[in-house]
Amino acid sequence: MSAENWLQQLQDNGYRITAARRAVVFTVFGSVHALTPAQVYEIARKKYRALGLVTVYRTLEKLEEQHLIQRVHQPAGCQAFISSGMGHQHLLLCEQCGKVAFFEGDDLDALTTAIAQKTGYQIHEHWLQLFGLCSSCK
Amino acid sequence: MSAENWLQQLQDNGYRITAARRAVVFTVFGSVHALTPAQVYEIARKKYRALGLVTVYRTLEKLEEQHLIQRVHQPAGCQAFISSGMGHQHLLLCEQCGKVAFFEGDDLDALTTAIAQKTGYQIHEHWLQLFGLCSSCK
DNA sequence: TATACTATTGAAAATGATTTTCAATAAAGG
DNA sequence: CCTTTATTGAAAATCATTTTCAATAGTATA
Repeated sequence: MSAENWLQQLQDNGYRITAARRAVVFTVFGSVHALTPAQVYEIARKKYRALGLVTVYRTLEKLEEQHLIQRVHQPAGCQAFISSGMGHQHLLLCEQCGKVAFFEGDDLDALTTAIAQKTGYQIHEHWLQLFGLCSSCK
Repeated sequence: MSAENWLQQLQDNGYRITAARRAVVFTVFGSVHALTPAQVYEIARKKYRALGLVTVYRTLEKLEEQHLIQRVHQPAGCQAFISSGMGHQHLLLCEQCGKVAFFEGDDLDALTTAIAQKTGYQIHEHWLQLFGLCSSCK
């Protein structure tokens, strides 16, 4: 998966490729940090000066719809986004520098079926996020 | 733990017990659903007509600070709160009716230490939320 | 119980993030 | 190259949340 692939996927789904979208896509794709719309705007504008904040919102919306990015939930707020990575993965956030790492947590299947049994709920989806310090910050 | 205990805990921490806080506390304490500030306002005002929305925000802030309630993160938004229940527990939300169930997930300790080893992160906290349908909705 | 101190209150105004509106522009297919 | 129509940025509108402020009401103390 590359940034160009993201643009291609947008186009395949009937959206057009524009300079503004290119700037946003390249900004979010390349980031190891979860970025807020305002941060994306600030960074992406270095690539494409005429960019408007509104377009950032609109592009993030489409990328989320395509599951190319995902929202990151944090104690400080839930407006930040990060590239989705491959397949189903969970997030690990550094509380100091904000760096995001992915990990696979298929081990959860056992847990979710146990919980389903115990509670009578039919479980569709799960969110797992870990918080801590990355190797450079600790 | 009862609603009166919550009020007592607020008082023990230097806050005063007022009719407005009483209405908010009884509303949130008794709910099986995660409630937004606006929803708390609407319900609590049936108990105390003069209540202001601002006071709801301020009271929720204090209850969260005392770890009596916790914020619930959902795809639709992250402004809803629910009683914390006892000890460290995880959330299970019904996508249909919004009912929240708690469950214990101490089994995660094994997972977090494994992830810590693999990634080099020092893990402090984790959030786990499951989504699905409760027994009555499925 | 009365008093004094000060936290708390609700209303209104202010803020900040996000969304909508709209006319001008530019992408993509023919 | 044209035509169609999605996309754009700016400005205005909206919505949730926070701040300000003078009036009120808890609580400790006498």
